[in-house]
Amino acid sequence: MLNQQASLDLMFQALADPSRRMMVERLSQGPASVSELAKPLDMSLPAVVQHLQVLEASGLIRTEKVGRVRSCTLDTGALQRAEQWIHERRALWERRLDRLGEYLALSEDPKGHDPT
Amino acid sequence: MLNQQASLDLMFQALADPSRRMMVERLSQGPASVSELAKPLDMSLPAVVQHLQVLEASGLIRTEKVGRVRSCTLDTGALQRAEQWIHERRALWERRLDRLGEYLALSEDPKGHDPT
DNA sequence: GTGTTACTTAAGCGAATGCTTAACCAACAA
DNA sequence: TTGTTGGTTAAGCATTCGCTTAAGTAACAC
Repeated sequence: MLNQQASLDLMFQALADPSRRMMVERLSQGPASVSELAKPLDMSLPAVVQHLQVLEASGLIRTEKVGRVRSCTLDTGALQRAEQWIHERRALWERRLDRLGEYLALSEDPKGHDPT
Repeated sequence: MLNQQASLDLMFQALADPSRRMMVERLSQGPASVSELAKPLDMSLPAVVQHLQVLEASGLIRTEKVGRVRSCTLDTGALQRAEQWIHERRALWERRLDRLGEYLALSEDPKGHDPT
């Protein structure tokens, strides 16, 4: 298993490309085949497959081949980990701003010392 | 102003590097100077500055130079937009799974037709 | 069988990334 | 004024990325 850091690397990297995000958007509405995913994109099929490999390596999607079509589905567990990472940093920062606001509100010194 | 797509590109791209995420983690606890951010990282100062440029271009941080030190702070608005994008896709997918579950539960045919 | 469809594999190429070192500059300190 | 600190700029370089075309292969349709 990959460590947490490397796994976030792959996920954010995967989400950094607009074509790949478009695939994720499509997959958020339900499973799709490779050529369905390729249809709205202006690039060759091998290029699409390469994007899919990036998404799969990142854990954001899973794929399964049935007959000659490969079916792709979103893995929301991975999405959730990425969302969680961002959320935690944001929460930390906002809690800090809250503390700062409280301090300033309670402070008797109108000029305020920076409590950081 | 950048369009939504390009802006997400830059944000996710910025978050895809572990050194940059480390800087964001540090900044989530309060503002810091360039050399404070550089201290835990095993690379030259110019390299750190280049990472900061990526973060600033993505909108994730803002910086201001006072005297000879540059102070960096997190911009949670940008973080929130990235979090929101992920959250929406995930929510869509999970709502779909719920509908599917309901359908299967209500179905009179024990084998179930796939309603997708 | 003979197609046609749905990918897959391989090789190559230009551009972008993540670093480096060397040299520079501007603020403050003695 | 002479250093030292905190960054900045510029150039170069190896690697990775996003694409291409060309040539497979394996499943299904007739």
